[in-house]
Amino acid sequence: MSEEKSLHFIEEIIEGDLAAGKHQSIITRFPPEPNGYLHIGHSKSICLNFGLAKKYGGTTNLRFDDTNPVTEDTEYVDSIKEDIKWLGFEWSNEFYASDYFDSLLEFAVQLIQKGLAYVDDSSSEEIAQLKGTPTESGKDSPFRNRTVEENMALFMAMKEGKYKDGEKVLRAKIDMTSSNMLMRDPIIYRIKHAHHHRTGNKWCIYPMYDFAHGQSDSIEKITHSICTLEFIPHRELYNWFIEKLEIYPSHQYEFARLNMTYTVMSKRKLLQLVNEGHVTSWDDPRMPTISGFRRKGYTPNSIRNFCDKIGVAKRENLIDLSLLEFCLREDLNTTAKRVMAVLDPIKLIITNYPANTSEILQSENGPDETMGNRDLHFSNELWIEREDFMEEAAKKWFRLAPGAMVRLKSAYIVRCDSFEKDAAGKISAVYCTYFPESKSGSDNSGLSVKGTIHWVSVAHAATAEVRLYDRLFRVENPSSEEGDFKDYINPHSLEIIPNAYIEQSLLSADLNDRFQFIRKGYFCLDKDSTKDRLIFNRTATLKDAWVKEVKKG
RNA sequence: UGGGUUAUGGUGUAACGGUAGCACUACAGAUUUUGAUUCUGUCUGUCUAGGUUCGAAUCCUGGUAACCCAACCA
Repeated sequence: MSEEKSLHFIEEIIEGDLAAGKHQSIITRFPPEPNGYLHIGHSKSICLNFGLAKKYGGTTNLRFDDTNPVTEDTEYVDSIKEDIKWLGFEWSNEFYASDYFDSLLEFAVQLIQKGLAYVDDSSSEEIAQLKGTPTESGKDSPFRNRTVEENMALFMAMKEGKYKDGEKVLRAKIDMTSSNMLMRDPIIYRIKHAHHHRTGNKWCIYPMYDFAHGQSDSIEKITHSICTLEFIPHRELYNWFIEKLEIYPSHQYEFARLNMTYTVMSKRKLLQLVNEGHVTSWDDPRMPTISGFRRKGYTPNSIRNFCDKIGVAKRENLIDLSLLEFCLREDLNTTAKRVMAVLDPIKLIITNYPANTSEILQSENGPDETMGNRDLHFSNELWIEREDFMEEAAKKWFRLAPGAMVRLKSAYIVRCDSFEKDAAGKISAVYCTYFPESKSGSDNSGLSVKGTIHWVSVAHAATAEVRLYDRLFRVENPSSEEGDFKDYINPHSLEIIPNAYIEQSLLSADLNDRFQFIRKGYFCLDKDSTKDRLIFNRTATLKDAWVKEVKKG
């Protein structure tokens, strides 16, 4: 009895191709432009391309689409490689479109010789003018009928640097009346006297995306070139070049990109968030970048599972952030080490426990017994969470209140006898008696309580900064709202707690560790931490049935 | 009075002419030394109007809606 998981449309295409003997094995590629940081949407593409190759015994190339020297930089190359590796994938080859500049030039020459490309002296405004609109067809350029010899000479002169930026372009000679705007004699080479991050100053002409991507696929013998829906109109051109150049016929397939609630995904918008200071950096834990999720404490496993669950199809989608959070909690629940930390403290004083003494208690590190135990210091003065005490108990309140009993996690049951307020009327301390015979693990008190709360011994607590992150936007789909998307930024997306009390075991926390602060959420150490000042990021909250109870009234 | 793509619960995704399924969310309950986890259950769906067929989410025809295409960006 094996449960068959149905195939998505790209898997069906691949299985069909394999079954028909069209390919012996497949080759895919992940083709980022090194001009920015990868975001969660890219991880869908990464998981798809690498996942397909893995599933069908093929290989995947990492290819940087670096045909525009003015926007690209090695800084981005490095971060992209780091992010892919972190997600857990290995590429077979690391290629660059710029590796193929010589071949691409040769392809352009072939097109000219076949009378399928020409040099146009028009300005970009003139070219745009003659291009027409989606509803009106375009008109031929006055330079469209130059001879092969003239085009050859002109193109070589472009290459030699005889012209300034914008003076001339090389265009494919296709059809100015096509209903597909991309077929109206697309520009394939432009002049840019710019330094390229890999080829330096060798070139002053650079191929456009459409004259580089498909050919690069072909050179690498990519069998299935997978991209997002907005490239559908490019497919006709992609195939045209392959046909006219008579090169290896890679095929392009398109799927719907990932959109997610409470965030934005476009590079332009993410850039604005960084540049205008709404977040601190590209790897700010509120950013939907892979580096942002990493810094926030997400695991590669959770992101891969997420990408697996969202599926691959061709319709526009807006995935619930709660699905990503589910995948995260599913992973962290089994792996995160349980610890105690008090974020908003009030003091609990045990009046019948001897002062100036302490004992060491054992607490389990996690639900799995193999995770072992750790030591906890217990004494007569403890920090507990302010929200775990109520002056007048609400109905269904299981926590501390005058006369009520709770268990201190991994320690004793206590009963609240009284409390104290400061001048401002805020609770400053609660006084309890404890039941020595209720000690965790050897409880023979006969008492039973409904609530268990976390705590840290005042005399033994360490302190740390804790950063509580919430969703970056107040609305599900900021991009579809009226006005500017930035008007919908959540003003409370970050709350900083300068001095939380943490148990001592956290002093040896490592950047790779994942913790559950019991009852408070999942946390990890932030890279801003120093030896003297630890900083923890909240990765996610725990589900909280009590807040629902409160909302019900 | 252009072309292209897509329409299945609140969200995402299956069903390939034959029982509308799965996951997330929401809600209710059980268990719980985390109001977590786990377990059980409940609600909600085939864009629309016709047609073909014993039988239609699926095929046909006509509507409707959303998204994409007019960078020397990718």
